[in-house]
Amino acid sequence: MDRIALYPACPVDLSSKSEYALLALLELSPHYASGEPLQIRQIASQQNIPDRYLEQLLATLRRAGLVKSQRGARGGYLLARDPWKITLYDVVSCIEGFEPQADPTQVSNTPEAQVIQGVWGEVRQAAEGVLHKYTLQDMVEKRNAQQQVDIMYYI
Amino acid sequence: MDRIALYPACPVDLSSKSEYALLALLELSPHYASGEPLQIRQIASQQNIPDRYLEQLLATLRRAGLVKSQRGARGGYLLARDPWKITLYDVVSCIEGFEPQADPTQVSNTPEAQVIQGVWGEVRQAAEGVLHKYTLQDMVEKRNAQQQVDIMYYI
DNA sequence: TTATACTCCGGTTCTCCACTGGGGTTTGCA
DNA sequence: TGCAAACCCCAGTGGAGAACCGGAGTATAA
Repeated sequence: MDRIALYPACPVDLSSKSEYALLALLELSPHYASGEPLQIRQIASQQNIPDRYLEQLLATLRRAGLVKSQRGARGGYLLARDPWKITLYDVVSCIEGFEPQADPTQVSNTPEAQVIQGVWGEVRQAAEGVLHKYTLQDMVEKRNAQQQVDIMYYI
Repeated sequence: MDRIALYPACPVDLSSKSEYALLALLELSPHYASGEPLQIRQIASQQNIPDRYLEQLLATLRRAGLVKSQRGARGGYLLARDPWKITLYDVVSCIEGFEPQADPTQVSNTPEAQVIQGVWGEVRQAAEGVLHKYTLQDMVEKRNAQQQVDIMYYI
């Protein structure tokens, strides 16, 4: 079964990789306090993510130091630090593989190019600003609030 | 020769299509007043863009109503309206093929998905806000200012 | 009429995304 | 000690899109 897009083709093209990673971390957040690891299978079935694919994403998140893994029987994944100390930027940048910055010497330097660089940089900063603003904890709280709204509509 | 990126892999991934299109329109802007068309070849060689590729982009811009074309000998392209009446959003959205919006019924509606949609939308709006802010005329003026700076450094 | 330009169509190479699969290694527990 | 449950690593695949190239056709100024 193919996935349903959260959001259609976007100027800011946050791929489903980022969505999946975020969903997984949202799933892990409530378990941070207890220290109990969660298994890939559980996360995958809960959020409807292909498990073998999620495995790769979690490996990336682990290498970036956002989650820890517990090998062997009864192992799994858990958040490496408090959910309010992980921003969406942390998640997206490591999954999407943001480069640090442009090396100005490697870049075209006609006046036109420099002007476009400036604006492109502004767009980038605007987008990153939003991602810097939210932590995993914020997202969890938003989700809980949303859940209340959904229940109200259901009644 | 392969192109040199204006900006490295960007969260907001504005492809070289957008860059090329913008460069071309920047080239056309000063000729708007005179009404003299500019040929693909001239634009391409001036801005170092593969001409056959630029041709496709200009065709897209024409279909979007941003430029007009004059066929036959001494033909070429010219801006369809004043450079201060064309925003960067106009350019990027038609080149990048932005969709109008998400169809909410087509979209996952778990609480998690809705929350992520919300944030993704914020990121999108932040990025688009910057693109809405600038017109071609602004870019031309920025370029001229930049040119002055370059000359100062050169001396 | 002819050279010059755009127009339309197709193909090509490359990279990335979104997966899938096949091994291997570590670890808790009976 | 053995074994199954979990992570770990590597490799490949299919499709889509980016970034081109090329050719045949069409309009138009001179």
